[in-house]
Amino acid sequence: MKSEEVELHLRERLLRGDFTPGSRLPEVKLAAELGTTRNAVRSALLALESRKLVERIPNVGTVVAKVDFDRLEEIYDVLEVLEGLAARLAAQHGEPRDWTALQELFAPGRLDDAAASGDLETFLAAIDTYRDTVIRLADQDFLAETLAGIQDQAHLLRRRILMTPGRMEESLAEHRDIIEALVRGDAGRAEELKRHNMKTARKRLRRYRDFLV
Amino acid sequence: MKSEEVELHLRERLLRGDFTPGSRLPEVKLAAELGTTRNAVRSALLALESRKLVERIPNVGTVVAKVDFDRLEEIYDVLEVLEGLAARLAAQHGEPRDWTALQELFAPGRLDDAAASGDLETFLAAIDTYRDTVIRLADQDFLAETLAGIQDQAHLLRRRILMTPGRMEESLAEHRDIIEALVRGDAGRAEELKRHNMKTARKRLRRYRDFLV
DNA sequence: GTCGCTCGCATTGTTGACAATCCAGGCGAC
DNA sequence: GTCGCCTGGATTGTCAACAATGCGAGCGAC
Repeated sequence: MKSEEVELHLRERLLRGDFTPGSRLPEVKLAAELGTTRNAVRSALLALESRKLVERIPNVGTVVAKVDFDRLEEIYDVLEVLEGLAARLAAQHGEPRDWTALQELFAPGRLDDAAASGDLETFLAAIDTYRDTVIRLADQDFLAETLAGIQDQAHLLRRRILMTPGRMEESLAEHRDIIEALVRGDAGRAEELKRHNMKTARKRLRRYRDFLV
Repeated sequence: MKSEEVELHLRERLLRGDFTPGSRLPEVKLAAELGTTRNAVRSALLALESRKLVERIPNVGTVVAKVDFDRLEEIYDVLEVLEGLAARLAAQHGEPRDWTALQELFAPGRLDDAAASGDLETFLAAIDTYRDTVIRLADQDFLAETLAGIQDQAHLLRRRILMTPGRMEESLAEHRDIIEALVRGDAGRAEELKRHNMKTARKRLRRYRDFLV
């Protein structure tokens, strides 16, 4: 197993929440588990550190990054303008027929059921499809890379936010509005609506946080 | 010399433009020059690769990243919304007295002379002071980190843009407007003006690019 | 002349052993 | 009992030698 594979594997598990935040990730143990060398694990952990998914303490070890709510609110501020930018660019670059698949996916029916029954995975997959479509049509590699790096850090909390009562319905309605603006090619409106969507997500985050305290 | 020192040292020289883009950076040679080991240089280069300041080709070597104008235009799109966000937050969080130093620095006189005589270093230092002040008052660590990473990649071209005829005068006028809005605490206007400033910079970039071809 | 082959050099990649560091637990002085 | 010291184990950090890789020079066939 090469270093990049190890990184991908660990990233996958970290994003899925397989490791509890704060738990340790010893290089030798991971190397044994994955049937690879300590060096491969080591450089993978170094890469994951720069993505802020783990924290490395010199001469002590690597631990899974803890969620820092203050930092997460800041992340959502940044995400708001960047996802808004992506929506604007996608509205400018996309043709109406580019959106048909997304329109069908968000048409009344299946996602309403998912929202009603709390089917998180189906809902998440739909949002991911929205994101992929928008970022592809925005056609800006740098923005895509930047967003990907940031979204990783917010991923764990994204699930929690969606699980708060009523959030899926709210998000669904917001995304339908956004998609409608995107199809019309109304770039300004699409950006505005996406930013609104991120703002409501941020509010949910804050509510969830207060709930925890 | 530790790995982080090597990274800082190389980053400094890369941003200053000491290495011509595309030139090679052999690990052994650098290690000898800096009086350190190959490993230190190696991990420094790995870190610089993730910042996109150098490019590493497997089994061949490390080369100084070339300027990719398409990518730079994308970077400016992202910078536009992020610097705009920073200006908005700074306007919200800052008190009038927080801005006095910046106001004095940008008062008529010294910077006009610098712009007229083409004194790039003085002008750059003033812009950096603007940035530092805004990012400090915005008081968002995550935004600061994100911006720092991105600005590194645009740093080399920033000088070239400022050297285009009339750009310093233009930029100076724009920054005076921005600062005026910041002092007033007019967050919306400050964001708008900063975004406008980035747009004109982007236009200069495009003109400079066309000039090269 | 040019195409293709081979060989050697320069460079990066990997490995395993060893050094440095930190932390926890125990032990003794008081 | 508690404070301070010390030692053992676990973990990361560093190093030097060796392996793998890619590139270009040189050579020969045609």
